[in-house]
Parts: sequence; structure tokens; C-alpha cells
Amino acid sequence: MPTSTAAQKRAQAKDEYDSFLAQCPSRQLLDRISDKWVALILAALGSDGPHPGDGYVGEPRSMRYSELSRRLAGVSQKMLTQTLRALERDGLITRTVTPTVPVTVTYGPTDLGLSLQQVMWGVKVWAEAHMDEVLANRKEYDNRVS
Amino acid sequence: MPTSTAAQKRAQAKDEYDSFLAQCPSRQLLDRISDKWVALILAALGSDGPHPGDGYVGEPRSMRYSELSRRLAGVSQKMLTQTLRALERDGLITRTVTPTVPVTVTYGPTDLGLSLQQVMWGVKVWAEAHMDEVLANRKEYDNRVS
DNA sequence: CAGGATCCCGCTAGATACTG
DNA sequence: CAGTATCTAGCGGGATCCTG
Repeated sequence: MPTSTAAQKRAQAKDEYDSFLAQCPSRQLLDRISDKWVALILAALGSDGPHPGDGYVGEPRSMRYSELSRRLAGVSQKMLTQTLRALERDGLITRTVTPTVPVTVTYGPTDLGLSLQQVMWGVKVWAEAHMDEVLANRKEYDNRVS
Repeated sequence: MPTSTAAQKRAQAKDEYDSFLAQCPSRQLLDRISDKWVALILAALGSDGPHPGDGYVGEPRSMRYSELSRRLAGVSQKMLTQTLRALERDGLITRTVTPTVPVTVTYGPTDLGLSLQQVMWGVKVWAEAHMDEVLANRKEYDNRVS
């Protein structure tokens, strides 16, 4: 009888690899930015166009909670709050409370957040240049197997 | 009585925005590359280093199913097959079947897949340059609220 | 060797209701 | 206005067993 079974060895290798993955900076970043609302919030706070992603030019602007809520139609209060907290925790946006009555809260991008946006810009450029090709490949593939 | 209630209007706006989101090229791309294994498979097929992500230089190489399975320790058969199928469908990798006995199947990157890798390279660079800062922010934030 | 088919479980997004 | 609290259903993903 071996000191450890093959199954145990496999499980251990898996755990080691998983923790390696969890600590990989790229993996951590992907986990964060792939969140449904992160990119949109960053884009909204990073440019002052009428829609997020309209253009990269333009001053970064701060927005109030309710303003973000309107801009990102379809986001639930829960997810908006949750996402904003996460971004603030990571130092990607700032949260400013002004003690008026009722209270006013504004969110704005940090330098770190703005630099992250530039990476996402690269993603946007590739997507707009090649996603139609990907979609075409997808259709063709589906036709072949059907 | 209005022809539509406020709740109905909100629901409609949400649906419209959701479908807009679903069709956004950047969103589609993020959904694909944020998959746990996509980046790793692409990296593995795009460079011949001992580990995925070791270096961007080096020839793209083709790998067999079992080779990928070993390289990406911890991936389940189901997810590996599922991910490979999705990437092939999108035209990002090729799947080649050689009718030996038993059958031999190799996967390799396409030009499109290689170009996508360059975008992910940008992500990797940002992550390695700034994730420690993000992590530090996170720690500090947690101390403030504790 | 390279998968396909199934069962099952944990997580998480969403809806709803309430509050300083 | 800007959130918090709770409850629940759906599904992504792992484990397991089977096959040409």
C-alpha cells in the first residue's frame, strides 16, 4: 500500500496549480476587469462622453451614485454598490462623501484607475477590429456541424 | 391608468440595455478571455516556454490534447474540451486529427489567436506592474474598516 | 488517446423590502 | 439620496463513469 494514492497525488497537484493560478497577477486582473460592470464604470468615470466608450478623449469626471445608476441602465443597486466598493478597495476609484442633506456621494477615477483604462482600451480596439471575424467563424463552425 | 407602469418601463429599459451590452464587442471579448482557461491555453500554444507566460518570444507550437492536459495541471477534462471547442469555434485555434491508432489530435494557434495574445500581453504587463499596488490598497482599505 | 454523458453542488446575481 | 439586509433560483463547473 503506497503512502499516497494516485488520486491523492492528482488532487495535490491540482491544489498547488490552483493556488499558483490564484496568485498570478494577470489572473487577478482578469478576474477583476471581466466583472460585468467594472469596465463600464471605469469607462463612465474616465471620459465625459454621452455613453461609456464613446471616446477616450475628454476629461475624467466624477459622478454621483444616482448618476451612475442612470448611466448604467440595468444595473441593480446591489451590484452597483458592490462593484463600486470593490473598485474603491483596489484604489481604482475614489469615493467622496459630502455631508449635505441629504448626503451627496461622488465617485471619480484615480490615476491607477485611469492607467488601467488604457489597457482596456487595447481590449476595446482589438474587439472592434476582430470580433466580427470571430462571429463569422462561429457561424461557419455552427453550419459545418449542423 | 397609464398604458404602462413605471416598473414596466424600467424593465424594458433594462432589457434594451442588457441586449446592447450583450452585443458590445468589448463585452463579448471580455466574456471570452476572462474564462479561467482561455488565457492559459492561448499562452501555452503561443509560446514554447516551459510555462505558459514565461516569455512571449519563441515559436508558436502545436500541442496534443494530453500534453495540454498535463501543462495545465488542474483542468478537468470537461473544461479542457469545452474550452478548446469554444476557441476552435471562434477561429482562435485549429484542431487537427491524424488518423493513427489510436487517434492523434493536435491544437495550434491561428493568426487571429496570436493577435489576440498580443492584447493579453498588454494585460499581463499592466498586471505585473500594478497588481502589487492594488493588493497594497486592498490591505490598507481592509485595515481602515476593521 | 481523446473525448461524451450525467449527476450534483456551491456560488452569485437578481428581486424585494427596509433605513439613516 | 445612497445605500443595507435577506431570500431564492439558476447555472457554471467539478467529479465520475463510459466509449470509439
